[in-house]
Amino acid sequence: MAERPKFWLVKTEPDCFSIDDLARAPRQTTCWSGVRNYQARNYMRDEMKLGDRVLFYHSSTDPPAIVGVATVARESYPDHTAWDAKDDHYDPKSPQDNPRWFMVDLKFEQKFAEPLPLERLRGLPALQEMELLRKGSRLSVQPVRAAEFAAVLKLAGVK
DNA sequence: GCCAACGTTGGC
DNA sequence: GCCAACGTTGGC
Repeated sequence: MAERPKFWLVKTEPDCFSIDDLARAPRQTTCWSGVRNYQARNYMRDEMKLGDRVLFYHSSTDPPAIVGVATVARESYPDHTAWDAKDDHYDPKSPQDNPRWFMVDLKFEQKFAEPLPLERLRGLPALQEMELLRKGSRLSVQPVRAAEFAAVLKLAGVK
């Protein structure tokens, strides 16, 4: 039996969907739609389970930073945005009877008092192997080790 | 805006 | 199945 909960990190561009958007959403929950990368999909489809905790990261902003925590509120189901021809993430190769893309629901847990910029995370011994900090890392849904998750929360001054 | 790193596509 | 070309991501 794999240990639970597992820990994750998701990236989002705050101009598109920020942690404040999540906090304001109905039931403070959103579907994590639009992921179109197979490895990220596999994590969502196969490994993210109810109650897993998720670091919330803002990319393509100044500074890029981990800004809070969410939790998995619903396990994987088909990403319906792949079926909407008007959606930016429409994928004609994802038929309704054999969906290619999946998503989970994420629920707001907390926003850090201060964002933790990438620059502050780099060089921390506990985070030396963290996927987020690897050069060239682009994975938008990635696993986080328990010790890494704990180190990030400690740095943020929260539990 | 640049560009390195990475993923995907498609000709062969 | 190889790999060049292309598109995307995302820090800087």
